[in-house]
Amino acid sequence: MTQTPPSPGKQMLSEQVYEHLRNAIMRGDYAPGDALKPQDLAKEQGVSLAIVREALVRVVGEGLADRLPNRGFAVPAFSDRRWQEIAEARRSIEPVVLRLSIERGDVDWEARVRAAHHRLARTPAYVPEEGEHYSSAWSEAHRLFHRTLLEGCGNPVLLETFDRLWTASELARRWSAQRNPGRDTIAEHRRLEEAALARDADTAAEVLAHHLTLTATGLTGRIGGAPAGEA
Amino acid sequence: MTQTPPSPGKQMLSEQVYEHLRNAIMRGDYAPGDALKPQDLAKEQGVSLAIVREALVRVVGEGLADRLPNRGFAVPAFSDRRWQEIAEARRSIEPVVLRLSIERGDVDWEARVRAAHHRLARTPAYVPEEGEHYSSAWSEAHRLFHRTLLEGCGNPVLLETFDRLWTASELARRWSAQRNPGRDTIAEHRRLEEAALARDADTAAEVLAHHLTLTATGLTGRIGGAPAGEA
DNA sequence: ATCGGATAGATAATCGATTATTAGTGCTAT
DNA sequence: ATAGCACTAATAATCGATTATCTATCCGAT
Repeated sequence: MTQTPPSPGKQMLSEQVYEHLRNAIMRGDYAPGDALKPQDLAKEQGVSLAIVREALVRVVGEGLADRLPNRGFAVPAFSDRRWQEIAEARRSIEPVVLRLSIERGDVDWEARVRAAHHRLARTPAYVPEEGEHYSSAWSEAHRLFHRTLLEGCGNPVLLETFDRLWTASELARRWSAQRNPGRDTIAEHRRLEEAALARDADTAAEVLAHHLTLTATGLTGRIGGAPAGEA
Repeated sequence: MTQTPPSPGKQMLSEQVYEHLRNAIMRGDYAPGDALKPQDLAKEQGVSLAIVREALVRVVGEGLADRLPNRGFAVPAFSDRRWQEIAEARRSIEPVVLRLSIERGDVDWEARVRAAHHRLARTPAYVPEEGEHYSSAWSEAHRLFHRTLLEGCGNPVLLETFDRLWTASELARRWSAQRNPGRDTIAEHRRLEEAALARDADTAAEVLAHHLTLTATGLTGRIGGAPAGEA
């Protein structure tokens, strides 16, 4: 019985192109404000316009690109204001979900949290090859740790909300990326894990809110091309 | 000097088709599970497949349709469980946003809340023409009231989150909603308005949470009563 | 009679080409 | 010189047709 071989080679084209585009934007291959020209992309990927267009529309739906009617698609230029808004949204929402998660998570969830934290702690945040940005392995481990923490809530709608915010957050960070030198991210994550597994919802929610506040305030200055004349 | 005539006739085709499709699904023109066949839609709308496809992809992104690879698109069949999940997500998120809104809303916001409530209170919830469903005018007024309440927060990211949840919620309700006869929605909305304008965040948040709980469970009274059938 | 494979029809996915808009460029008239 | 208008090159939006995949039906072997 040969079922679902993990070969990625046999998938819808539009899906592949979509994923490629998504990764490219998240990876920072295009600068904020850059035009995403369907024709160029089609040629690069060796597919037709319709496919690229479909992928672009999906990407726009995820907030990873802007659409300017009759003027094509472009990588969004996040202003500092926008970054703060995303961060505030996360600060508002994630602690609430974490409380639910702590209240409901079962033993399997506990195990997954431990595993995710272990992986995160063991993954180097920076590697020489990837310049000054977080390594992609660490980014993924980081995402999975935070997501796993929330997964105990058992509510896919809330988790999808988290996913959207995370994506927006990561893209904004990619382009602002000055590191926050004095910060001890490792300790923050450890405290988060401990509080969650101790079922101490108050502490966990507070630590998470604090964690997100640090993340937000550490990133200042303009990101994209937009005028950021904000307070 | 003819400037921006409100003629909707001069827009991108894909946008028109997208809106039409969105409205049709929300209005309940298609039953849950119904296939959304690109060819049929294209013929109906008098446009090409690419356009319909683009619109469908957007609709899928909004959660208003499912995509089954190589098997086309379909109206999602919301289970009762799914409905509960959406309701819980709203219960978790909206009160937090409401608190922010009450904390920050200015006089203009207060005025808009009053206006929205007035319009809602004066719009009949049912009209004979639209069967047993809420009238479309009331639905829109209802949405605007709830949204306006939250708009004081001034955070577009949070508001967009609300929009997504509201859309999902409305669609799910369209198909799962047993009406709730004994319920006094009007009073609930009035209490919500009053608490918000009195800047009583605790009460407002509680009333909103209760409001959403009633919507979800179909319970007709009883604030502290048993939470939904979930364990 | 039933299970399985072959076949035909329907529909999804993709492509290549056409039309419509936009952004430049240069020319002309003040 | 410069504002404004044609003209052109680039590219976005749309279309009509082609290819790939699924679904259902029919037929033959057990």
